[in-house]
Amino acid sequence: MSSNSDFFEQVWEVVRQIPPGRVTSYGAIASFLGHPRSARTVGYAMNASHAFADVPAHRVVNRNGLLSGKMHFSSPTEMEDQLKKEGLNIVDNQVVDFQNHFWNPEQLFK
DNA sequence: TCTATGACTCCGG
DNA sequence: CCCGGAGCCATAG
Repeated sequence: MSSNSDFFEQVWEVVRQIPPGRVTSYGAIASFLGHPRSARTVGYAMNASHAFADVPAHRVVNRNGLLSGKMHFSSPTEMEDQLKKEGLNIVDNQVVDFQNHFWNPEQLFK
């Protein structure tokens, strides 16, 4: 089955593996799937993931740890609240100590 | 079928 | 530091 939306499904599968209290970036996911220039499409996949409760889209931020997708949640503070519940600190819409909480998809193979 | 847009990112100037 | 262009790929009109 080679549907043109396989990329979305691949993205969701990766996002589902992100542990609570951890975050990753759109670019890291895209790169992991073999499309290093398709970070924007990952964001699009996140927008379409709202129908799936098992896809923790709030754990995906941009390369700077900025909550660039917060506006797309049910509430502007939804994303930030979810992350805080998982033990992360958010200041000025950005994950504090982002690099230390960063989860690289490549860890799936370790 | 074509154009515009976007929860991105990299590069230049 | 700020701004614009390019590349990627799926979707809307």
